[in-house]
Amino acid sequence: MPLPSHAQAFFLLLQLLPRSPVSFYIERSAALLTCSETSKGISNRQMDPWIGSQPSLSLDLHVGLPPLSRHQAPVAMAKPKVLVEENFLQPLKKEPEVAALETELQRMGEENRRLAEALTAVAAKYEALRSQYTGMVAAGVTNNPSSTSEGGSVSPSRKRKTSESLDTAAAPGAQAQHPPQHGLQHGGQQQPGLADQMECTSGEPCKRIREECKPKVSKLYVHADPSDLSLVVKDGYQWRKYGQKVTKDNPCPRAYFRCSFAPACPVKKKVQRSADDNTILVATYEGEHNHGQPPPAPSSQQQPHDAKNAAAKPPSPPRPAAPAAAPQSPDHPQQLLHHHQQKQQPQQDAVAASELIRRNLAEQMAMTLTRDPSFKAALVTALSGRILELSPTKD
DNA sequence: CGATTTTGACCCGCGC
DNA sequence: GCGCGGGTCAAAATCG
Repeated sequence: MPLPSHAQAFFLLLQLLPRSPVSFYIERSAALLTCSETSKGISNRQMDPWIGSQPSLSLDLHVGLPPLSRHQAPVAMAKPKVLVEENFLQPLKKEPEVAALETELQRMGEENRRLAEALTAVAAKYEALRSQYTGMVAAGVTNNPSSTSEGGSVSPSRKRKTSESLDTAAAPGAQAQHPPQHGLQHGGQQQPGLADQMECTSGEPCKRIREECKPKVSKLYVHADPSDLSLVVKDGYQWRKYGQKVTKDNPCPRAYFRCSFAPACPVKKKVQRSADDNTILVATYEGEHNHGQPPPAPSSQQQPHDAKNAAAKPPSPPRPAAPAAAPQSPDHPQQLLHHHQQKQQPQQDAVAASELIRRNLAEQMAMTLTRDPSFKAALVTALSGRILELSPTKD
């Protein structure tokens, strides 16, 4: 299941939030969301294997609802997540409210199940499309082995107006040094040769194809110290800055990076502070790496100029062997592992990498969720409503 | 001294 | 055709 479900995101958030009243509320509502599943005999693993596999995520209902008494509460109850729990328990003695809650739980459970089913359907379609695409790509590469490196049809659309422009035609090999402008296409699947096939001869269709074949773009939101002016987003890859620009809609400059680990790697990254909240760095990745992740460097090798900032920033765990182009995109978690890496890595490495990926994905999702005003609003609305509903002072 | 960053100039797509 | 704005280049500066 490549796409994380809502519930999954929810639990990821739970895992990352500090133990606070807010996290308790979230945890409680999360339990409410899932308890109906368990009570109906639908195991958590059936619903979402990944959730069930998270050791710190006990999905058992232990929030004081009638069917489960408190002394039956599992080990997870031992966690210091008390706070307002006592207050929550008291009103449950009232039968009508219990009934109403149960009804609502059932409704939520059904909704949850519907969403899970929809998700399954989407995933199935995705897999079908993906295999179809893979087949097309394989066929295409076979039919047209000459690729960008040939310098044939993909000419960088623009070149500096110097004598270089004359030399370019004479030195096609030099093309390989320049990441093709349109070299990564079709949903971001890294297929350098594909762009050539996509290149067309007639204007209209070509334009449309180019639009459809834009490199996969994913965004990554990273919290950054506002006093730290560097536009550095640590993602485990080596980046070389090649430009900076002040854009119209944002006073903060935008920095342009290229992957410097592999010369021909077409991945580009734009980093800019959010116009709304300058403590947030927005990193936009375009394309996918055509290589594995650089080996974790003990010092400042990954981000050479991070050394300056290293002291000011908390150490972050090394990113997994995932293409930065898509790694933190919750929409494509299944692509966290690079294709050829998946084939070449031993299974153990894959498991370890998967673990890291999940952790980082969780970080990103939590970040995204906590930064999402609509999510906050929805959460606050739902929880405050329930708190008021259950509050013993009310009546 | 090589690698990387900075920064002004240039290119190109797009809207008018 | 023109101007605007985003993206890129490449020489100079900087860093380790």
